[in-house]
Amino acid sequence: MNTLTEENYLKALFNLAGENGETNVNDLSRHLGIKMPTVTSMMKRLAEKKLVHYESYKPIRLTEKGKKEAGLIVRKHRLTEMYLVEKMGFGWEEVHDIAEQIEHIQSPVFFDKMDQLLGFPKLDPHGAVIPDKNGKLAWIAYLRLSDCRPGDTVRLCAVVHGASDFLRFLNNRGIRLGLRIKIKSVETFDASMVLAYENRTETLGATACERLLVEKIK
Amino acid sequence: MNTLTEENYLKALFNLAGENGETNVNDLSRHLGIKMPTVTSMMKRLAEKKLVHYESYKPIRLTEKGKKEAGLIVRKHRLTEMYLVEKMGFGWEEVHDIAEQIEHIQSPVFFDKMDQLLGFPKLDPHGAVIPDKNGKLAWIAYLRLSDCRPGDTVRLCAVVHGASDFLRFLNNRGIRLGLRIKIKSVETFDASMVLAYENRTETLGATACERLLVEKIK
DNA sequence: CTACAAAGTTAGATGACTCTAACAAAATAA
DNA sequence: TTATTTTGTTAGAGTCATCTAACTTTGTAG
Repeated sequence: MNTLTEENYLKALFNLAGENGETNVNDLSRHLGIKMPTVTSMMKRLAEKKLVHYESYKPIRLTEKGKKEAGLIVRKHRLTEMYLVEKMGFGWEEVHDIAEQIEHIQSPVFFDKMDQLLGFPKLDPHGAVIPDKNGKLAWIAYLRLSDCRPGDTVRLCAVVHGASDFLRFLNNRGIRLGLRIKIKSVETFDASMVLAYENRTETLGATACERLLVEKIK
Repeated sequence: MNTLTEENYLKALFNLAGENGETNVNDLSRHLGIKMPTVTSMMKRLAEKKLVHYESYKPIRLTEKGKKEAGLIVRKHRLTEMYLVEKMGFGWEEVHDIAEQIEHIQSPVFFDKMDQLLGFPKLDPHGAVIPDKNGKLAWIAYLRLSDCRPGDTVRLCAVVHGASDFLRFLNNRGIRLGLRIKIKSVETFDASMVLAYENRTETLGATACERLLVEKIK
């Protein structure tokens, strides 16, 4: 079994891995708020345990084993977020920090029960895919709202980096998953977008638009 | 804030404290499965933090501060057990180990929500009192079944040391909280009791009878 | 009252996880 | 291609939580 700390490194590796599945010490260090030398030594430990491929000065990749274990932690995290929202009445902006702790609970029956009570959900409250019981993550290729054009009509499917301040920002503007949004215009100088939805019009900055994942409605 | 380990020591001190509120290094050591020297050094740490009264070779007592913090952990444990049984459908024999982990979650809103969804319960699924939001535990003076006599009729109110094997033993005999039990007879040689309840008759050994807390029905 | 047993403490070591300071390699810019 | 910046590693130290071995204090049984 892995320590709580090792689990956090695994999850970070899982979340930071881009398309090529690679990360580096520096990103890991900043993402975890842990100094680089500490990360280096942990990478050696995880390599010993066959959880990562690691060679000095090279990019880091999870092994299949590591990917599975990380995926299962992410599964527990997202299942928990879903449970907190659906069964306990929390808002989507409140659940991250709680799930961050509950994801480390060692009890298969506990998470199986959540899964069952939720009806085996595929997505968490932020639209992220919940890995399956083997830790496998099904990828869905959404568009970023910032990549759409004036005139497009889209449906909001997910938010990336669901930090609570961003989610409260969305709450304040009545923006939630499933919302149908029409792009009225895009400012050329700062890429902010004027959006129409539910009889209202709002302007969103580029940063916000990059974090909203959508699909086009024909 | 206290570490996870410190929390476990506090809880052990809380649970082991008898009427006089005292414990000793040896009991703590055995209860936690940790060697005595380790316990001694932790007592020094907790004393530094004003959580226990500790002097070499003397019995150990929680301070008021320690008692409060310990009570709040026990509160989280028992609320969780209640939630797992009432809202998630677990059996009373399944919940201890899960609650043992969830009790360390740092999130007041999470436990407040449980409390509210449960309707502010006073007792956990094993009949133990849930400490209030100040960590204060209301004592209820039950009788042990083993202290009753043939002819007495009692109601089962709580079980002590609710280990899962004991609880499964009770499940197998249809024994649960609230059950009305009549004592038919007591064997003199081993103190086992013949009990009648719900149209059945069962013989329970002395160990089991000591762990069943009851109140007399006139 | 002595001797033995039980309980408790001290000393010293280990592993996990973290840090800072100093050095080395790789990437980038001039 | 050399100099500079960024990234990464080594070395050494500290804290937390644990252990074993050796010693001390307290309690108890003859």
